[in-house]
Amino acid sequence: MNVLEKIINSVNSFSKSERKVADVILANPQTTIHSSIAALAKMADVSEPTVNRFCRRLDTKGFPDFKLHLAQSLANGTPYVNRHVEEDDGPEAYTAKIFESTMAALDAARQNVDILTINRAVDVLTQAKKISFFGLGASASVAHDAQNKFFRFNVPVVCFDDIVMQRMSAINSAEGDVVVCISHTGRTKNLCDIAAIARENDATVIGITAYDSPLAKECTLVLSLDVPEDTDMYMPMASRVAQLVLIDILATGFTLRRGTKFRENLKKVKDSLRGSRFDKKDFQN
Amino acid sequence: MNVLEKIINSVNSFSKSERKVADVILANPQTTIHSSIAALAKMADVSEPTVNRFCRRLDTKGFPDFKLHLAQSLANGTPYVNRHVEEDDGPEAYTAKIFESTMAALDAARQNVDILTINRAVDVLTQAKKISFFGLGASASVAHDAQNKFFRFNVPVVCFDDIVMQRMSAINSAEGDVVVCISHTGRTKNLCDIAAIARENDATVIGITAYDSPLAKECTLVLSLDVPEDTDMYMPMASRVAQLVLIDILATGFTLRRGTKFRENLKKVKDSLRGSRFDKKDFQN
DNA sequence: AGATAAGTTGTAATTAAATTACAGAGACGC
DNA sequence: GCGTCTCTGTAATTTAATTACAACTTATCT
Repeated sequence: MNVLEKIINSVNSFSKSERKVADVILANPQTTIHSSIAALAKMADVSEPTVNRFCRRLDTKGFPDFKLHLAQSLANGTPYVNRHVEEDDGPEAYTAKIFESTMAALDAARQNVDILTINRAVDVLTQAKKISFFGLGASASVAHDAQNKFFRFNVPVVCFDDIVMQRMSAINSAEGDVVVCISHTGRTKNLCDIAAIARENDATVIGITAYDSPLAKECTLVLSLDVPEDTDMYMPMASRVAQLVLIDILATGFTLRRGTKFRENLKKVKDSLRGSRFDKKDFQN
Repeated sequence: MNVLEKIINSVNSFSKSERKVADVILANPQTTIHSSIAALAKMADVSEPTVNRFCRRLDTKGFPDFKLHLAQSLANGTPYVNRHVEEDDGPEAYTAKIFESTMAALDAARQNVDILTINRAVDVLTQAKKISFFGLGASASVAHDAQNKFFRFNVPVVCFDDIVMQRMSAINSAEGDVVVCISHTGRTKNLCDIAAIARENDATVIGITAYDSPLAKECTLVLSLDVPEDTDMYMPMASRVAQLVLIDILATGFTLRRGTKFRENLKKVKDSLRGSRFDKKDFQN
């Protein structure tokens, strides 16, 4: 984890003076990396050893080492920390914040995701007789997107956002079928039912959901994404982007597993769209 | 210019000893940033002042300052570049690559996006009598998602992924209505038609599409996202994530514009879902 | 409420690191 | 071959960072 995020995360565990240091650093990170420990201590109105202790608390070897880490954090422009949108943010501010929070969320997801489970999920998907994607509410569009991707692979794939259709589909599933249930919270009752029904009918159930949730318990395989969500907005945002990226990963794993010849097929699918589109040349001149 | 590049570029203008220093640094940059000037001098088999002079020659204030710059160069090097998935990538490799490419794409989008247009789009949306989201193929799920978001705002919103429905809806649009057309390439003929029809019927048409595309030409307002796409995969991936984030931004702008009271409403919508879900406490123990 | 222990912070001493000043060695022109 | 200019290293100096210790604050238990 990057030092800046670390500071923000552990701001509660700091003592009063350490917090002063944290505030000064967060307010002028650029200045900090070019300051001596004495200068920073003065700015924060604390003693030099306090600054040093602060650095050590963040698992760095000391002040110079801390500066190095800070410099690296700062190197990525403004680093991707989860910044919350505020009441009086202008368009510039909220646009930047949402982009950055989303990137921060993806970064977090990348670090938490379990590669082994991904690999097993790809295994299962490549061998599936039929793939079904189920989601409700915001997750329905993720399911939709997954369908669109896997449909290109010329495998039997369905997607329902209607619980009755989902239920019927789940009941009709059989061994070799794969059901992918998508839910951020994993607490949507209807979807848990669907997962249970599918399992009872010998389908393999992959859950894209929170670890240890009721839905997770019903699944054969759980792909969990620990994503920090800005709950102030009351809308699923980052979580759903992470889900989509996960779908991309599964789809990519799928195509790689199927080999070169298969990917030529993908090109054909893409080319088939040409008729429905204006030609690039027609308007570019 | 970053220090590492600078070293490589000016390797000719170095003296014999300075060159020794450069070689050692280029060979183990990671070690360098954690070494003292004494240690580095020993590694390069030169004296400490030589190392110091070397640092000064690269326009840094001294050795510690040089390390800071070097640390930043190293941090900038790897992260979030658009790395293409290769034939023989394992799950670990392609997972990392897709996450990183997506983040790189978002970073690019963030820099290219036009804040003014976003602000105007938010303006238009807040004043809309009715909002329609139209997309086809992969963009259909983005439209779907947008509908899900704006529906929470208790404004009349529709979303169709069926061209006939889209067409009928466009023909029935009137002044004060906003139609949002989503297409990565902006070359989907049907969608261009829809945009034209909507405009003819006095609706405001917002395009989430490529700049200067046929679709863009039919729109009142164009939100373009310049996103580098990995065309080897023949699937829209990063582009669609960027579109979603843009939707998040519009939705956020919308809620901010509507004020605090309105956001309490959002909470109500979210709370209304509680009945359909398992309680958190029920399974967490 | 008072006493004790745990944790926090600052002062002063110490140590480590980096820089400067200076002198010797090597290269080059005359 | 001599003088000059540049390069490089040694030693001294300065600066910065860390440690050790003492004073103080805060919480806890009787």
